[in-house]
Amino acid sequence: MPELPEVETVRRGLAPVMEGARLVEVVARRPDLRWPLPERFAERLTGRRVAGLGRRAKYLVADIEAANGRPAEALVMHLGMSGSFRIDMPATEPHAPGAFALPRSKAAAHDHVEFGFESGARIVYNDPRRFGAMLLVPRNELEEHPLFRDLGPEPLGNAFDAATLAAACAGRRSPIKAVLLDQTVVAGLGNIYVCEALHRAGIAPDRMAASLIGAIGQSDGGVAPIIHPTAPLDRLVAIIREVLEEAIRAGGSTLRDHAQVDGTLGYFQHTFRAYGRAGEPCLTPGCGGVIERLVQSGRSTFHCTSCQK
DNA sequence: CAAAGTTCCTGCGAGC
DNA sequence: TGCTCGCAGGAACTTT
Repeated sequence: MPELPEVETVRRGLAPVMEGARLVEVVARRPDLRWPLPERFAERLTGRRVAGLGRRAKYLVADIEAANGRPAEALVMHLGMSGSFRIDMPATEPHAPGAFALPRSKAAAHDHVEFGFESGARIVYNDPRRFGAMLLVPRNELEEHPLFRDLGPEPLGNAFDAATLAAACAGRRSPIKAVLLDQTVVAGLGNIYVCEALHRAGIAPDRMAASLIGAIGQSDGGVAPIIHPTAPLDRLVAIIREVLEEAIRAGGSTLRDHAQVDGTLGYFQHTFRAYGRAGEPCLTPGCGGVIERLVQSGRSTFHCTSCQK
């Protein structure tokens, strides 16, 4: 489930439970996900308060308040391919202060980590394939952490624009799809939304990225670039934003058995025009083509050869 | 069989 | 010609 819109949807679902809440029990049912869990993971979190829950690229970042002189830490969480969170609310009244006999939720298969809060709410991380990860990083070192250091701009932020994308495409020998999937170019896109954005933009996924730069704008004597509003990369940037915003509004995409934190389904997958639609008619008005599947760098690409050039 | 993600390794091409 | 260096593509991780 997890590209930027799904992670953002999860963040919005978890935030009301986590923000300002104190952890009273942390259960790690196995020592590792993709990587080993941090040393003394449960001990370092138990008793601490979560100040806020943010997102960077496809990472959730929970701010853990300092306690007992320990430095403030960031609990970094990644959902990998199959990770999901669910919230188990207490069936009964919140227990009295000091009474820590929390009703532990019934652990389902692949429930690997569980966070219990003072309120009685419990947040459970489930991840069959275990490509997800949890890390504890000193808050002031987060930006320099290897996982964050090289991340490109947020696609919904101001730092991502046609000029930035053009710079990334320049001198590259790879197709535009590979560039958009590169998290150091723009952080948060994945296979689904790249396919969708390129389809909407009418750009072939296997087109060389560098070939899109030409029409970006001419230099006005080398002083400042003039960006044509209709230039392909300008349009692509606008469409990427549009697709991501639509998807977030729809609660993300629910593939396979995945659901949002409250168990409801995301609806964006019903809006897919390319992803997963091989053999079905292209939905671009007046196109009449058929969506085809091709493999790029070992990953499926869905596209229409009629309207994507 | 194929799967939403990322890291690591190999192999190739460019350039010195 | 030969050897680096860096990039680009593929394998690998795992379970359903």
